[in-house]
Amino acid sequence: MCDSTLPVIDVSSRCAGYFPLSSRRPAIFPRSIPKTSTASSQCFCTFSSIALRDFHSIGISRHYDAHETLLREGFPADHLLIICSGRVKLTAASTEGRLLLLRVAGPGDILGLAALHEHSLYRVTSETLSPCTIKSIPRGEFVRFMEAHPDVSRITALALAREYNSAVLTARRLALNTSAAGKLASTLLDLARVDELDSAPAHTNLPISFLMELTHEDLGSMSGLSRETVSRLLTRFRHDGHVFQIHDQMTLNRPVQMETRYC
Amino acid sequence: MCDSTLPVIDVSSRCAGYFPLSSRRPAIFPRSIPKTSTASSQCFCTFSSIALRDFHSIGISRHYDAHETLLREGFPADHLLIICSGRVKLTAASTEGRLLLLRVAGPGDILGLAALHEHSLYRVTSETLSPCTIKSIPRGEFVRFMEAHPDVSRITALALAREYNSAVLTARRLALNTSAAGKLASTLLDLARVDELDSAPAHTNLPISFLMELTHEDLGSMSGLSRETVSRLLTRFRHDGHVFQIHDQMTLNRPVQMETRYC
DNA sequence: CGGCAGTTTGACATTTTTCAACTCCTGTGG
DNA sequence: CCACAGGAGTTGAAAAATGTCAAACTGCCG
Repeated sequence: MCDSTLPVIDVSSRCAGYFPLSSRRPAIFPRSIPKTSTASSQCFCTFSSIALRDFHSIGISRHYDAHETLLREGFPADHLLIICSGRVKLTAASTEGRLLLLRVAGPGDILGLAALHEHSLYRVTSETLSPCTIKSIPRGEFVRFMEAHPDVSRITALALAREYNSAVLTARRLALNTSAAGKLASTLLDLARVDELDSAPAHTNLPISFLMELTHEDLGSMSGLSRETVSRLLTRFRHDGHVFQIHDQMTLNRPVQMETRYC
Repeated sequence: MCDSTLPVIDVSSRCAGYFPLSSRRPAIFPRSIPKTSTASSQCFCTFSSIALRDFHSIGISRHYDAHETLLREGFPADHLLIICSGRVKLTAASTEGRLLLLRVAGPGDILGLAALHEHSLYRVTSETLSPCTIKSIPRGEFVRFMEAHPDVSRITALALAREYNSAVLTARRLALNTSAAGKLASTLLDLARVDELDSAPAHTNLPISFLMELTHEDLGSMSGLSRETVSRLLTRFRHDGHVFQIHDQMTLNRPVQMETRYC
């Protein structure tokens, strides 16, 4: 499915894909556009055709199994990674071994942008959650690519803006929710809504269903809670009818109530 | 000191200034460079001379008193603000009125970049801490400016990368420190080191002195703690000899010990 | 079948928040 | 010049919540 030099990004569940040989197509997948309005300029798919051809010629694509480490926090940022398919979790660690899960990245997301721009060290560790196909571009090649095509730095600025927003959301989750229930609830809602970007009309009260690929431990480090607290809260949410779960499939039955009640 | 069309950024304590009529000067203020290495490409001062002339012709500069509101969270992002002098605090609020102080911005910092790029709403509220001079650029003008000069989007990408890093640091502070002491200590260290960017050789154990412009309440919403806890902890830090304070001037006597002991 | 990772549940200890009272300082208006 | 209001900081005591420790359970995979 994914050729090693011309990887195809799986956009079945996410936007931000790029499309081979398509020049400046404004909104190929109207359904798969995030809430912000300037959708047409958000993806690599809006590169000019020349830029797109160049883009295909740089970097290499590779397959990874689940639970492999892609980047390590503290190492020099020498590569840019673009997720073609699969999910990746981004974490930051404290010296005592405590973890913070910043976000779960999916197809179309770019890893290492900020560190690459600053020519500094990776700020986060990234690890595959499921089998992934990922395109890797060495720093030098990407810098040259960016200098050759003015479009590119605009696109990367946008990608950075989105990463920034997600980091702010994480900080908000951790600071603005006083209760543990609030922190977990907003974490679940975030996860669900990221998954549903393509189909859901923003904030309805319809049940949201999504694939939960995180352990309680992961959810804990995403919400700033202990594993046990997550477990207790999930049983409570289930009891209250807010959450329904069967294996990895999690459903939030009443997202809006959940938000108003706990957050 | 600050003409209304050609504002001069006060770089006495910060980098990221731009310098009138200087074309591509690599490192005018070698002392005032942040830790990352590609200093020469980090400031507006590296614009080509043409870009710089254009930059002077757009937007207007204005003076603000302390405690004025510049941007409001949730409003459409129609302006970009560049701080010429003074300090500004950036906050996000929850529906219940709880506040999160994301960071304190200073001369050279740009406000509203992420929101402007995404053509969305401001994600934070910004409020002056001290009297400020601030240049304001309407969205349209800036977009045109950016399209005219390829340099600009690279510079803004860098500014965004730095903003992203600061947001990640905030999230780390909140999640990775288990104890309240750890949260407050890392907050103080961050504040001190941002202030000292120009002079300090990164992480020495020399005492760091800086102007504390935040109330205990502010510190609380920056660390995710209550006002009272901040007060109690500060007296404890003073008792332990870690902190010395006279009026607004705060000194961290042994930064490294402080970090290892509490964080 | 054993082992392991993930989950669940209980009891307990600790920490921080909350509430409340009080002080200090500053600016304002009579 | 004084009185007063209000913001900021301090301190104490009690309450609530979550983290920690411990033990048992589940399901999966070799």
